[in-house]
Amino acid sequence: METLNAAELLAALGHESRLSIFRLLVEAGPDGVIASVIGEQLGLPSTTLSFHLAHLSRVGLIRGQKEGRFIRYSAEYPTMDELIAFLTRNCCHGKACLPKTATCDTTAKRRELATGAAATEKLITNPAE
Amino acid sequence: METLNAAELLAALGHESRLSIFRLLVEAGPDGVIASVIGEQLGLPSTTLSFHLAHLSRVGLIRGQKEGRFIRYSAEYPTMDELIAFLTRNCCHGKACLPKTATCDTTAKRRELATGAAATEKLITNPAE
DNA sequence: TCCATATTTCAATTATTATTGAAATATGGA
DNA sequence: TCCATATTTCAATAATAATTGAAATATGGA
Repeated sequence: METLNAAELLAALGHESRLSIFRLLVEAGPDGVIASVIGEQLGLPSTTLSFHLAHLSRVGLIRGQKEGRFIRYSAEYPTMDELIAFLTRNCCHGKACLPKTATCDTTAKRRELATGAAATEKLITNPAE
Repeated sequence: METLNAAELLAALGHESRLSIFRLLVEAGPDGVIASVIGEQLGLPSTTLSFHLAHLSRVGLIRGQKEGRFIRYSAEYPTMDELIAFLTRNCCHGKACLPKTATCDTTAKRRELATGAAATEKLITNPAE
């Protein structure tokens, strides 16, 4: 991920309503939440909600899936993972760093949720400098 | 960290110049970088640079330490850690989650850098939910 | 003291983003 | 078909943030 794209994602999350929406969806998990339910939970008028959902969708942090009259939104976890990886990448000259995929990638965890497999994690010390 | 504060941090990072400054400091490590050097590296006029440095300082993502005529800025890693922890907290209902301190806290790594101790990491499966 | 440089503050302008009511669209159910 | 509801689009306004030149401040060195 390059700086411009990351800034776009961070700006999208840098608004209280949108961050609340995103966090709600992150906690909700892959099944997502119907738009109107998000609005009820957060107390946002439909117009404002739609505006922010569109913004988050446009930058790729969430996605909406139509279900009849409803739209079910869910967090785009890979985007979040990449963003966090970007923020911490090559931290402190990359000395002795936990690799970004070990420190911040939540993909493995979600795979485990799906398969029921036990969680495992390796620590890889970066020998480079 | 609460949503409002996190949104403030994310908004601060959600600007290309500020994100570039922050990333430069994250990569530079705890020693930090003199303000004018940041400006040269990123090609920012001093006024604009000062504006963005003040913004990042105000929200607590960086700090400046005076050194004679110069100011040496460095990343506030604990703030970054808390922000990342906030983003991923209780992800997917907290089921089988890697704890946030294991997934995203870079404090341990920096402690290792300082002490020279070998990096170790434990995986703690969340039994709740 | 005087000068050069680092950084900030000020002020004015410009640009961008958020909010919201009203209207439009889409869909399922009666 | 007609209605109720979910969601979006439109349009106007309001609010906030970014940019930058010029001036001010601070500091070390000559």
